[in-house]
Amino acid sequence: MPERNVFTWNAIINTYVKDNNFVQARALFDAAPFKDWVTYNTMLSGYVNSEGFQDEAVRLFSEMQFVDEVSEYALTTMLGLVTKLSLLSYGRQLHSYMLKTGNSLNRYSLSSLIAMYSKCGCFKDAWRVFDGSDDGFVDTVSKNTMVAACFREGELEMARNVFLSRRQLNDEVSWNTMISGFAQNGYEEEAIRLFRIMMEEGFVWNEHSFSSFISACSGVKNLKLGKEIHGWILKKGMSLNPFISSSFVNLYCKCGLLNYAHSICKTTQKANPFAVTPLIVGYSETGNMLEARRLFDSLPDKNHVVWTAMISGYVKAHQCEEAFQLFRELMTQKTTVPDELIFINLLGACAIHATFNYGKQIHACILRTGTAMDAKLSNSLVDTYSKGGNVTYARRIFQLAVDRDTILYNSMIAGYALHGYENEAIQLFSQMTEQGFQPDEVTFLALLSVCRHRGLVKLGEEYFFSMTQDYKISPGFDHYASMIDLYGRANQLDKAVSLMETLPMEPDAVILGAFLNACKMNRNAELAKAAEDKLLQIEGGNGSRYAQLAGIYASEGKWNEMGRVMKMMRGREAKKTAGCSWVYIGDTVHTFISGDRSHMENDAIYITLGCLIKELSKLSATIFLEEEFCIFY
DNA sequence: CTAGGGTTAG
Repeated sequence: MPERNVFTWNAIINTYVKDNNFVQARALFDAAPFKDWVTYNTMLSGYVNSEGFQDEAVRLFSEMQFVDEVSEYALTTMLGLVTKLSLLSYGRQLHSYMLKTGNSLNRYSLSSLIAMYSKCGCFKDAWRVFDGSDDGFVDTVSKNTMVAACFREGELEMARNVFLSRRQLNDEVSWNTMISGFAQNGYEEEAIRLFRIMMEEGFVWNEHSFSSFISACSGVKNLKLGKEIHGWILKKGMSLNPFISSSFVNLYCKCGLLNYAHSICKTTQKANPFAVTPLIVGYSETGNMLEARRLFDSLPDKNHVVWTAMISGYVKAHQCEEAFQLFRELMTQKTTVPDELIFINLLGACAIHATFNYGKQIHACILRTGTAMDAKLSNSLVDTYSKGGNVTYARRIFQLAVDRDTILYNSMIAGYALHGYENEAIQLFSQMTEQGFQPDEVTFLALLSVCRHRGLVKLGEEYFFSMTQDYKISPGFDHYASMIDLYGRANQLDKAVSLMETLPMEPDAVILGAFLNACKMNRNAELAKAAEDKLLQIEGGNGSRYAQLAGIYASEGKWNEMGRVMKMMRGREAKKTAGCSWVYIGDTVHTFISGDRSHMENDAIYITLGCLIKELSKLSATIFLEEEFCIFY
């Protein structure tokens, strides 16, 4: 190129920027004999829009201010950067700079500011920018940005009002924003309705419309509608679009058609984490952890969502050790930083294992990574520490929690209940209602648990009454089972019987189980026999129920009845799930089931156990008998 | 030649 000018220099720099060749772009930028603000803005936007050059962007922006007047282009570019990095205070500084230099009043600034405030979590400021601007500056883009901001905030009616005002500005993006907004906020039917109207009003569906629509179908598991649109998309030849195909994978996974989902996933040229992640979740839910792991391992680039899906899959399948192991692998990788959801899943694993040490380690990890503590995370910590046996830590977390919700109160009340801190639980419930938190069915379950273990029949009845009368919560199976258990433990079998007679529904296995237990505690084998048929009808396949029945007859000395039930158990090949105990020593878990002889230190353990049983038998003959009965099983 | 909005997964 014999003749060069500022335009040609800018063009060649831009070409290298677009090719992500920042070494060459920067060399040309430094060497350029002519520079105008386009040169700077080209370089700046290149830095902003690529990973890893954001420090350079800030440095260049600072330099630019001394070279020439900063243009509106540079300001909107920088707003995009602070939005991506969620740097609200920088965003505010840019906003005031724009106001001072008269750069805040153009279409680009308007939409960038709305997006920045919305994505940085300041919906009110986003609205102020939009609402306070002159009508002349509001264009389609800033209107659409505002609609999206409303959905992000969960303000659905506000979104609709903005959408309906100045309707002539609406375009395809406006419609797609509405469809995805409703779909994401749990109004799938509305999203599906709008999808249809969009076409009727003459707008053309594109990949955005399809993705959101398929996502809405997945949300309500509407397989029929999903298949209809699938056929349509196959005909249109759009099925290989990565957004669309991964949405279909998700749809079929949610509807339980894993084979179908898997075959679609295979049609994609390169592994798409957006298609693989739902499959990992799907296989995990069916307990096929090997296939889930195989898919996970097949992904070359794993982001934090994939890691979370795999870890949560292990936790759901109760393979907690694998979850911890995978987390250790994650931490050795420097690329992915664990987020709140990963921690919540891991804490769930700790709660399942009832392990205090792991819980403490995860907690420390949360603090080290500077993860923000919200109600959900506090809740997981309270639950983990309670179940791990340390209610003091649980309480500390609860007291330090700034934003609380009903669920957090529920966990703390349940934690107190678990550890026999009945007064604290009761007191916390009063505090909860005084602070204006609405108790739910779980709250009352925890409260009834308190009453059951303390034998507080009167208070339990009060809660049960208050739940229906004051809070309009209709009791579920678990609430009735709790009440029956409460009466049973308090030796008021007559009340349990009359509650059984007035149940508004057919009792389930849990209620019948509680009733049988009440019969056992009150040594009433006749009533138990009456409930036996019903229970075995519902849960004939559950071996532990036969064992429970046998136990009742045995405790009454009715050995014939016991033998009869045991025979039924064998005849139906019903297996009793073995209950187990475990203890962490160092990094190793030692698990025991009843009559277990497999442990390496078997002899020492049984000698100690024998000594303990001897000591116990001195204390009480009853305990000894029941202990022997357990070993017999 | 440079700047703004909407899509998929835990």
